[in-house]
Amino acid sequence: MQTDKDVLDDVFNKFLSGSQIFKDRDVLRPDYIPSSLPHREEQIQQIGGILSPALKGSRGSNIFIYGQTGTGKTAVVKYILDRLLTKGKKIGSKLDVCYINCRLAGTDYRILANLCGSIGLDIPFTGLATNEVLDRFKIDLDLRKTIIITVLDEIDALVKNQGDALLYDLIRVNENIKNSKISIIGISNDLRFKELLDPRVLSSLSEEEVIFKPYTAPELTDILVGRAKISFINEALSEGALNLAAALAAAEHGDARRALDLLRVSGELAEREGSSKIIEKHIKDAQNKIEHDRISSFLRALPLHSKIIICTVYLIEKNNSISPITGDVYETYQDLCKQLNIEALTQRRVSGLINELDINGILNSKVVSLGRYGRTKKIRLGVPISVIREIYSDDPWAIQLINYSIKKIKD
DNA sequence: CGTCCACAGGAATGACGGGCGG
DNA sequence: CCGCCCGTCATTCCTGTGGACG
Repeated sequence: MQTDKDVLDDVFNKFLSGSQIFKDRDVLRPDYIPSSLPHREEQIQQIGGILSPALKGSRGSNIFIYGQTGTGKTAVVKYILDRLLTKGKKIGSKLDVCYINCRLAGTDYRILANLCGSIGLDIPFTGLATNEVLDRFKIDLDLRKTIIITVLDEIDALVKNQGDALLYDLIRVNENIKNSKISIIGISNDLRFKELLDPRVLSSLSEEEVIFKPYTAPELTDILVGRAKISFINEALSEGALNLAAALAAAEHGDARRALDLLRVSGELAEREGSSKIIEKHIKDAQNKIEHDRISSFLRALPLHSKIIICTVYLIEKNNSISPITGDVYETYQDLCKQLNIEALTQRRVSGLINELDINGILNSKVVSLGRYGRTKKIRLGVPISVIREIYSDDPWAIQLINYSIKKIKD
């Protein structure tokens, strides 16, 4: 419904921003929660139904939600919690919600601290025993006489790093307190993670399961059309560009977040060019830019020794055009550390760092057996050499390393 | 067909910066 | 202020192992 006010608003905004592309670019940001979520009606109904007992003061079942990245899990859950809170406030039922991203929180302790925060209990960011935090949480929760719905997003990251002890504790909170209840929603994009769970935790956590299937290309198109309408000035997005964005994201396991990112970034690119229309080329450029930015910020944020290891692999590949094995890398790494006057880490630690970089796709490492010549890892750069060079070209120590010529490694 | 290389990667332990309650 | 416990990063010590060589 386009009222006079909206039209006028558009005019103002266009004037203020001077943009020929955007009306409201925030609509395309990943944390934006739209007022409607197309093609997810089924899941919304299902989850809403499971949670609604909270409105009447009884606990809904725990839910396990599974789906790949960008299938709308987080958006749907946040949307429902939002509505639930509003409704709860309206009819005066006591209820709290708490959303935690386990990967960002990182440890049992920080997740608990977050939980405490959501019921207004301040916890220092370090210093207490984890069990102490849990106890305080239970006591305060009980006093509060409420239903707390806790969302543990990326719960697989928690279990992989910390094990399922915390989940076990949380599930059992209900047994220890009288006046409040907790219900847990676990969100994962890795289905295999269920194998890592204690059977008791698993059965309790997945009292209900909801699956989010990847969006198909037409569904993505639909979503993009809806968002583009709010976000872009009329006609700013060409149909070809829209279809391309949907197609690229569909190829990437139906990732809606990726699709929206493509639109936002391509819009910014078009704007920067002074163009008033987003065409296919902008989408393609956006695709490259997103990938490049991801790698770039990751590489810059790395701890020093990881950076040195990357430079090591870079230098070996560049000078000898071979894939080094752990021994080669470690030898050269020590050499570079000496250059920088830095104490080298042990081989064990370097091996661990290489594995971390492998997981993040910066390096590719593969365990191979060279028979008589041992069992080791072949290591390659996972990103183009030029990217490494470019990204580290404003890091003084890296320049020193990159210009330092290492001694040849025998083939 | 057994040996033995060159590591992989698990487990235990330590150093460190930090906050707690008393 | 002390003694304690935390998470994080690193070291030390260790056992395990695929397959070419002899």
